[in-house]
Amino acid sequence: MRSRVVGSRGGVASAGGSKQGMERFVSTFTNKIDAKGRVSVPAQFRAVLDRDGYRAGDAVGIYCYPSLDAPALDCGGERLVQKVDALLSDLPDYSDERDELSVALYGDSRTLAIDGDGRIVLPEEFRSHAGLSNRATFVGLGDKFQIWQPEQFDERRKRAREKVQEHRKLFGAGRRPDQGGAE
Amino acid sequence: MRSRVVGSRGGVASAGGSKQGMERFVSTFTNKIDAKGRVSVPAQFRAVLDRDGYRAGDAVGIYCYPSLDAPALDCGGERLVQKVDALLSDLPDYSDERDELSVALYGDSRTLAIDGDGRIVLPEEFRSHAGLSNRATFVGLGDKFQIWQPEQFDERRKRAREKVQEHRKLFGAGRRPDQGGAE
DNA sequence: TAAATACCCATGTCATCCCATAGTTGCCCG
DNA sequence: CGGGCAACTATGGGATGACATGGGTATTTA
Repeated sequence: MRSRVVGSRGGVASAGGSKQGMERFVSTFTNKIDAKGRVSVPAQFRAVLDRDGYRAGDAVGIYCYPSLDAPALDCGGERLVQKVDALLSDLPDYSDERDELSVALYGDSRTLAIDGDGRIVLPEEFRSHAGLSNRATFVGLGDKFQIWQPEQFDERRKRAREKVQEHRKLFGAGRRPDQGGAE
Repeated sequence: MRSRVVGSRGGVASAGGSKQGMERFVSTFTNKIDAKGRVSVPAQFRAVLDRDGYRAGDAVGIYCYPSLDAPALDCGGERLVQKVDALLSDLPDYSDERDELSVALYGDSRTLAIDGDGRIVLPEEFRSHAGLSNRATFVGLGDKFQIWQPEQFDERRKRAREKVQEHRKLFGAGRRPDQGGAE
């Protein structure tokens, strides 16, 4: 029974880690944004951050920046930070590309603190970039997760699904055509 | 947490493992979905998951997502997860393909926990994708299994049989002519 | 001081856990 | 050879607890 971490209400099972899916951000959840701009981070994601978390002192935080090519926010922990670093370090110093990416990935990024109840506050700039009003959809993408305006994500999901269909035909060529699945 | 081990109701044959077919998901079963959306995972499948299971700590879970090309759910354990990961890790970060596949394979998927009685709960989104109402058919497919609405699966099975027949004729007939498929 | 932010507590809903029952299968022993 | 016991599976229902959410109070910042 996953005793809540001492003192903090929203803390997730630092103890045993009994829950499933602690490795990656998986599945999607839609939560409410309240009048103060707060929104609960899904408990499953908090559990992942508990391991992967971007720590500042003793509190767990979320590394977050506006997605480069979508009206959404990219969020994650230590693993995401390292990927960003790796991406940038591959580009030559003093190149325009690098400068621009640096601005986008570092300059516009923020570290959001998770409060005792497992919630974060979304800054105004972030909300406008993602077009968020009063609900937020958290989408697990493995090493990171994204925050979307629900309706916009529905469309995105639809498109993604269609694209995947096409790709499957490429990958899958050797498979039995009537047996579904990504195996 | 959930130590229900020996003597537990849902626990699977901790005994000898004398059962056959512990490696792969085979055969089909149809179980009831109760008012809470719960359904028993067939004991034989649990036995497979007992080895292959998607584990987090001491609990066994099922990795599950809507089939890409059928009104059904793809489910499996560690083996399935690794196939998905392998598929994704071949794609470069921040590429369109990867983003789309991530959405479909991570965003739409969930890890379903198996409770002490050997049951899972099917989320609403999953039930609607597969058209499930109050019964679910579990279909073993080797490394993974699928969950279908019984009637829809019957039709699919029929079609599959017909196709197999055709293929047999093409390959020709090394087979005994009087024997139907023994499966 | 006013406003914004962080902290704390309260509550309702829903998921999870736990127990009970019934029908089956297989095994042991009479 | 047959009866009956024991283990297991599937299923139903109740109770407990986690989580999302709302609101209040302290603390900081401009």
